[in-house]
Amino acid sequence: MFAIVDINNFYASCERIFDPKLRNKPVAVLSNNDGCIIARSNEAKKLGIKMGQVFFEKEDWLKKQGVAVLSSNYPLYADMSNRMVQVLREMVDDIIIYSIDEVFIDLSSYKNKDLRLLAFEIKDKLLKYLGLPVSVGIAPTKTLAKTANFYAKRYSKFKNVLVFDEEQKIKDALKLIDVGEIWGIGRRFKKFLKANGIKSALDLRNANEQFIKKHMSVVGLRTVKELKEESCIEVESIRKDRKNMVHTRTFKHPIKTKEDLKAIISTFTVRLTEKLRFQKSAANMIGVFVETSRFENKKYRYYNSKTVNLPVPSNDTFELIKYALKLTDAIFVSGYKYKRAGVMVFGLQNSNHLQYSLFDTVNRYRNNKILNTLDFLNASYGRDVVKYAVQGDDTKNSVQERLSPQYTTSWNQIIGARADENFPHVPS
DNA sequence: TCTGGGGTCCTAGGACCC
DNA sequence: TCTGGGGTCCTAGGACCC
Repeated sequence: MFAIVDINNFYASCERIFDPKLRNKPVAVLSNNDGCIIARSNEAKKLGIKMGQVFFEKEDWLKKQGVAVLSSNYPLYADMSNRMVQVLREMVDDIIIYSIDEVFIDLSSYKNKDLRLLAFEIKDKLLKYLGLPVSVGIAPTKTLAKTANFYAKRYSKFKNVLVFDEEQKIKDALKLIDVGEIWGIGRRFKKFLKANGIKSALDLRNANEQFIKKHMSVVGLRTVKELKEESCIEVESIRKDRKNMVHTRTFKHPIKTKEDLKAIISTFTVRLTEKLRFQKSAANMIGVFVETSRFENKKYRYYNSKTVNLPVPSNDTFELIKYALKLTDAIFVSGYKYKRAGVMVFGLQNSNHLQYSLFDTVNRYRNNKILNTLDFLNASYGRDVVKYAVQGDDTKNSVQERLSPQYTTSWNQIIGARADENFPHVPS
């Protein structure tokens, strides 16, 4: 059996813990630049506020309805997520961190225990220790556990806990749920399945496996098998090292000149290489993309991206900025209003075991010492206390007007903790 | 005025190897 | 006259997740 523990309305719930005024009130949390609504409390959902709703279109209405609207406070959410994992680790063994607000638990070693009781213990403890409201679904496969969770969260009679322990129970539940609600069935497949008469999750469970494999590959087939209580989907913890990384932002104000764009791309590269070094990874390949607004008239729209292989896997900010700026030169076309850009790295590998080149022209030993020192300074005294001249003044490009305080963390604490673990060789 | 950011896996086809 | 049988790697595109 597997359990999935999922925090209800995660971002909105985090905001509530530290600001009692928000309790029992509708709360909405915004995306970067205060663009869209990406999280809602139950009260906000009841008002009909939709996921992804554009904020400026509804601002006045939200005010009238008394909705508390907040910018997203990722350091707070990440910290609360860590605390949840800590509490769970003290209670159970086999956990897989699936996302910032969801954890799977492999319950194979709990064969003779009362799983319902365990689920209630988990739920009560997370509420008592952290103030986080969660729902728990338990079933023979991860897909079914997600489905149990779906019911647990929506119908108050379950008190946020549901265990699928009998076949008939599972079939009844699958019959009543739309196929598009099943984990692994997105917009496209939902449409495809419905066009082929597969409407409920039970229809999908009973579908012809050859047909599913042909049109939805082994990925779709696995979902069908999981609905039939055959566990076959493996999930990797998000704490595992990433294979690719991206840093991208939408700009509050469009960018028109190459100089401004280069300043931004430099900053993105700085952030990305910090993340690389933190993960102890080096990249094989780097890429840059630029984009005008997707809502712009077609005539004025432009997208381009370019990637380049690195001679030696690297996480060296000095080196990667040079490549990123060359790529920017290659794809920048003047006359467009750029709204979004990003830097990507691919083929990450452990930076402790790298294959260097005989013909390398970069003094990596020396650069590493500089980078360690920079990381240490920025970790100790705040982000970008020491920065690269090409970054210029890049502070005017994002907006977070409704940010809550860093209740549980400060920048120094978050990154300072990392500094101790990861950069121990910097002279004091 | 104004529209998020970060990931993964799978497949098919082409190029190449012995 | 006639033309095998196995692989790998890479890339682009499409699907999905939170």
